[in-house]
Amino acid sequence: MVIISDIGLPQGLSLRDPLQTKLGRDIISNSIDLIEEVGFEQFTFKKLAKCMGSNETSLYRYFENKHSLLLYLVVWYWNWVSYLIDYNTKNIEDPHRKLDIIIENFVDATKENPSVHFVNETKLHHIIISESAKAYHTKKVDYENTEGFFMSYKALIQKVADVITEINPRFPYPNSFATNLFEMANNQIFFAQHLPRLTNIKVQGEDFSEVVDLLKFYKHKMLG
Amino acid sequence: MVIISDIGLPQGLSLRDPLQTKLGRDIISNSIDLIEEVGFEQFTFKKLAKCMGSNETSLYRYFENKHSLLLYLVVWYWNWVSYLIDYNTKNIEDPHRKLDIIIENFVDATKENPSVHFVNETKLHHIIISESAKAYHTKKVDYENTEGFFMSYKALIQKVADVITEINPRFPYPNSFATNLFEMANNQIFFAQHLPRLTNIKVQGEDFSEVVDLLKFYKHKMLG
DNA sequence: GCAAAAATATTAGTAATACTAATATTTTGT
DNA sequence: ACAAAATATTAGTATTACTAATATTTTTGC
Repeated sequence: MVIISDIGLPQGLSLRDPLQTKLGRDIISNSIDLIEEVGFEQFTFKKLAKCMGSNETSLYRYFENKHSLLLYLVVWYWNWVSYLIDYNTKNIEDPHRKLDIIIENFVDATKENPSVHFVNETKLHHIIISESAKAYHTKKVDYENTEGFFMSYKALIQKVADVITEINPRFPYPNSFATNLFEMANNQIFFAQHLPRLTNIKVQGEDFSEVVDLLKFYKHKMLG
Repeated sequence: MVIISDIGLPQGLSLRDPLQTKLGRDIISNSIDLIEEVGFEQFTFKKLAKCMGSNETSLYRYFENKHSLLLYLVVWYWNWVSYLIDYNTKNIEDPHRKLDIIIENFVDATKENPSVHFVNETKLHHIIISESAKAYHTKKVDYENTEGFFMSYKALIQKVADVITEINPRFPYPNSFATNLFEMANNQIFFAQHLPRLTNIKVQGEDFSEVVDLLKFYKHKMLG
């Protein structure tokens, strides 16, 4: 069971901690609903305020702009996947088994987390698939990196890279392969849903099992 | 040597063919400069008009909005990589050698093309690396797919998938692997430049040779 | 229970963005 | 040289992305 403070979002991403107040938690919760519904481009603080019965100005006291809010959600997701991996690989010694569990959590990090009731993880997963690339493909990325906003992603990737190195200490690209597995999980789902000629996998509803098979095939070929 | 009509951009992406007029070609040329300089979020038609000595309204007669223009550039790139692959694999029989050439063109599609003088391929490549995901991660993707705007990407991927199948007719994921190689090429360069802890490769200036090595390592592991 | 402080809401604004319409001027093709 | 096409100009609108000032409500410490 996660408690909110375990999530460990970096200072500075928000102007004040949204987890500490009702309004803050409402912003997180409703922004996930609204971004998923209208897409990040059409998402505005005015619309968000309206649909949660609040005021645009109030939201600006929590986040500088919608980009910061998106990055906050993406960082939340990275932390959450990290937590799931820690939880689900606890007491497991075999690094092969560990990487299998990691792959399953990369693809299917959608089991509801009962202690963070205001985050709909399934919708957040949809946002990650469709919008997360926008969180770092900006001119601000270098500055935001110096502010530590990508530490969660780096920590997640390093954790996976360490397991890869455990499996094969001579594998030359553990971090690249870890990043690639994570990004591929999201990309292949997006392509299967929208541009299916770009993949050989099929997804139906929330059944992403073919993506798990694909990633495990990669694991087998790359690491034996 | 390419002639412009070979590029074959889909109808409907632009309101009128920018290749047929000086203004149209100026839009392509200057938008590449400006998007690369300020990033897609900060890019506007007003700024573009100003920096090319034209008028905002005139630009709207060529493209509905900046998203269409970005997609046009991305489609251009897909076509151009396809062309390079055809050109460079002509008369080569060995599918292994073909895939090596494909990988080199995925990574390093930056050799200047003398017949399309108004397109700076190096800058276009930077845009692809930083902005191309935004061209399809939108709520419009399904509609734009029905309009045929992604045919170039599908054709490129199918071409590569066919080579993969030639190498190993039993390989179960030729399209996914082709897509993954292409996306990985761009992603790993971006990460090496901005979030280097996510990769094991290094890029210096326009030398992306370590990315070529990485992709060839994948090829070797996945296809033998 | 009350005052101070913190949080939230309201109102009112600005500059920039993302367009569209109407008309005038310039360029081009024959 | 003339008609047609392309481009430019001017002038607008609605929305976005904010900020400032002030008012109201809620929380908390004593």
